[in-house]
Amino acid sequence: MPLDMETAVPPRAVRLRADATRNRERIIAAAREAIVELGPDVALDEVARRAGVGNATLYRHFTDRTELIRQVTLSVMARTVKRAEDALAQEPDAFTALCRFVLESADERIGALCPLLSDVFDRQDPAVVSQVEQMQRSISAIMERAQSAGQLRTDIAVGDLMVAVTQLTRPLPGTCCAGFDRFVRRHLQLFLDGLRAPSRSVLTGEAVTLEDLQARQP
Amino acid sequence: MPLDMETAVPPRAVRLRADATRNRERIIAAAREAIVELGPDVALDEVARRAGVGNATLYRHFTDRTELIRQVTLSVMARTVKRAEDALAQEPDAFTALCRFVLESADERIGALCPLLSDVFDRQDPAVVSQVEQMQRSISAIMERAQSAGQLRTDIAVGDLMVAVTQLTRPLPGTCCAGFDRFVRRHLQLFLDGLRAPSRSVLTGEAVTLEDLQARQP
DNA sequence: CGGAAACGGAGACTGATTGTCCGTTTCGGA
DNA sequence: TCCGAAACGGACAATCAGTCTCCGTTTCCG
Repeated sequence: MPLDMETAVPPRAVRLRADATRNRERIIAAAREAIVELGPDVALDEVARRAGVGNATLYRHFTDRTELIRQVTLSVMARTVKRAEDALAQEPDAFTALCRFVLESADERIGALCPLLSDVFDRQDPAVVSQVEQMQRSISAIMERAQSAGQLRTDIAVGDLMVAVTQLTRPLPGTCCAGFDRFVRRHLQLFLDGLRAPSRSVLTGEAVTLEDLQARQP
Repeated sequence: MPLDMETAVPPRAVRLRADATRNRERIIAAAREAIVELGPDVALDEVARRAGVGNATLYRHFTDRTELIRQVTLSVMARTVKRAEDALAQEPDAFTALCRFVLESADERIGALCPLLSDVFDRQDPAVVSQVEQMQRSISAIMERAQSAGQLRTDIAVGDLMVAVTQLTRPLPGTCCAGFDRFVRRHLQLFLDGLRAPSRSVLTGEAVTLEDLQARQP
């Protein structure tokens, strides 16, 4: 009887070679940066170039652009959840935890999550759905702790935070980004100040959750 | 002696026909919307389509994309200056004037100003330079009044305000904007709350002026 | 009412992007 | 160390979107 049959490798039939997995990661990382910088319509050749691989390698790993974006988004969401959990666990002060999470998310180019809200994106995909739920949970945890502590205004929800952070950290189109990060920090800081309790104004409309964001196509 | 010589029509040799001026305005308006929505690289055919004119008409009025963008930018800046002056003159409360200016600017798609910061843009153009200066002046006036009144934090400048407003009001890529405006209002409101004095945190870096924004190409 | 000005659709041209082919290199097990 | 399979990358053909022009038709205005 041949060995290695039924050895618990459900998703992928065979193990990837070491360089293959390495390249795969590189491509995803390069794609994340490139998408944030040039938008979701980047030339795939450009992504390959940044990843330091030939374009054929990219197409070997991802059948098309949609699949690549899917993987990038999953990866970004996973990292985001990780950061949220770390911030919550490691920061004793509730509002400090929120600030840390926001600033770290900005550094890690969370703007790449934009395609998540795009119509091209498959909202049914179970992997995506579960990841979104997890993200909602972990960020809520941070916000709720800060709200309970009376440090964060209570008329906002996860969607408000994430969309604003995404928007503020998006690169301006057509500009080289030298020095731009300096400004972004300031703007995030100002926005965070606006989030503090007691609130200084009355917001219009309802608090926005991640579900709200995804559900609003006609 | 033939009439109509020396009759103070310095820029344009002959009067435009009524439908021509109308179309010209339509194109600029359509371009403003399209640039905000799709970025400064929109297909010009798309702009023509939105304006409800043939593409040939667009090319007849604007020799190339650069010229079109230039005109759009000048137009947006002029409207912005107007709004700033109105808000300052008509609103007795200093912070209310600022809020009004910000919210109105958002409605009027000030995000179209992005190309102003782009590398493609001619920074030497006298019309542009003077318009930028005027904008700087009129917005400063609003901010300084609010700062003198102790309502606005003093560690920010015009660039901070404008970039943040631009970012927060940009449409998410690839989404139909139904209901998005609702969120934008909330985010602007939160940001404005963060601008109020007394400041709730210490900002990193220096206050950003419009000049800073334009000067940062390597 | 007539001439000039302006219009718009169709289409040629161009440059960029995609996705495949195939000879070469690299991995990893024996 | 060596060999077969797996993975790689450059180059190329096909496709596509965007730009800009041509020309017959319509619209303005004196």
